Amino acid sequence: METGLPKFDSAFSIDCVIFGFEAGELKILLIERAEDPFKDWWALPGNLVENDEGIESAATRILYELTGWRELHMEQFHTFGDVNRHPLGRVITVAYYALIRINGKKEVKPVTQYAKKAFWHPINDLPRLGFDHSDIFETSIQKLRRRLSYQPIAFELLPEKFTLTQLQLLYEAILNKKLDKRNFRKKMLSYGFLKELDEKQKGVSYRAAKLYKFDRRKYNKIFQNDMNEE
Amino acid sequence: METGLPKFDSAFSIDCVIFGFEAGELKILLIERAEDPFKDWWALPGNLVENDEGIESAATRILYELTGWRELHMEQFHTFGDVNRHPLGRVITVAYYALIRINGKKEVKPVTQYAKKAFWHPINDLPRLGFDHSDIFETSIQKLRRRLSYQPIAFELLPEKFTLTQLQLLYEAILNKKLDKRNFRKKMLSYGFLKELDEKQKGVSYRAAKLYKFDRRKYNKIFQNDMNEE
DNA sequence: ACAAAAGTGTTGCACGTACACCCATGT
DNA sequence: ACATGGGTGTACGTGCAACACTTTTGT
Repeated sequence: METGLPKFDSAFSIDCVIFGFEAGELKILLIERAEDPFKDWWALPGNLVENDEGIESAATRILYELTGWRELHMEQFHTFGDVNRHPLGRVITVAYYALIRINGKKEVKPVTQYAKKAFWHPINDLPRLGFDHSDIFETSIQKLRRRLSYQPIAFELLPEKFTLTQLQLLYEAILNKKLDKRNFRKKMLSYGFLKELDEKQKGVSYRAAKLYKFDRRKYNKIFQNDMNEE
Repeated sequence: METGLPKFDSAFSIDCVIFGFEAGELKILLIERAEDPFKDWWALPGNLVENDEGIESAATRILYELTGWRELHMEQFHTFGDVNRHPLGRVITVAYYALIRINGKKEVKPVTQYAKKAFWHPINDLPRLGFDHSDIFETSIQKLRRRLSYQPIAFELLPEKFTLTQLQLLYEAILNKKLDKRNFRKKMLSYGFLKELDEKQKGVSYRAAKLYKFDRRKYNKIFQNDMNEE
């Protein structure tokens, strides 16, 4: 593609804040960098965008390369373009957050050359991050909180079948505050998009809780008149 | 600045959706393009970002070049990066919306080379736009609506002194629906950040309405515990 | 006096919030 | 039997929605 445009002597990247929920804690996936700059530092997974690649597909690709999963819930939330945010040159980055079900797949084996390893870190106990990635994370959690209030994103983080207590713990982790059990259940059930299963929790040494699943079809019916994105 | 990074053979731009409110209508500022591509088409004002320029400052500069005003309320809302969104080559664009008080300054004289002229267009009667600018506009109005529900952005669009009816008309224009007069006034006044002035509308041929102004200091006091951005 | 918009209250309903005890299960 | 979390209802206050008439002012 020959362009009549001035060349832009800069690079362009995607960074991803990948959220997961495990053991009652909200976590994000960080990589330990194998390359300079910020070698041996923890950082958000990210990579450069190719010239012939849309930014959505770049984000999908980067997530796939790191985790081996596709079809994750992803959302672009902000673009960071300070001149000096990258020590080696001008790099503008578009930030996405992704939500994944950690479930059993705790081990993440990055196949990329720039990451030594990847680990889940509880968001309340993050290491220092390279670049401006701490700012990016802060922005992501704020957007996530706001989004939680009008979109059913919590279910992207839970296993398909979950208990109401798990759901509540997740809300508490995202919003960073305690919620009232009775009120929470009443409200969630009143929406009408939770399907109660004929099945209970297993392997707990106390009264087993009922399992529920999110019924996306019902959700769409109920909220079809809403602004349907953003 | 010598980089160790691969060169990115693409360009990088800012596009602005500039909202104004006039004669009871919400409008945006469009330019008629003087250059290809989309010569003679209407489009959102925008321009390339310089290499040594942060994206916030680029957005500020572009607005200043077009309108001659600074210190506008601006907000980044989305980045558009499809490979083929620009016919001449890869151009990724970060979109901002800006809010301005049209007041008297109806005439906008663009000093840029790429725009023949600039006009305000009511958002309910927009011409066809070049590039993917119609999509960008659609996204902007959705973000604006949502933002209106939790931030006092309406006052950026009104003159310093305004009547409650003007305020209501603006809300109706942004939300695209009628509101109840009594409920609207009650709610607005209950917030406590509107200051009633000892002054009335002038030059109308009916009962003159009281003027109010937005008291940002009070607003900040009242909402200091809120999430304070995004 | 008339036209035009300003200004003003009440009621019912839906929703959020506060709050404490018994139940079922596994060990 | 005990420990652990599961599961449940009520009462109150707040905020939103529906609704129509009188007042002021300029012409």
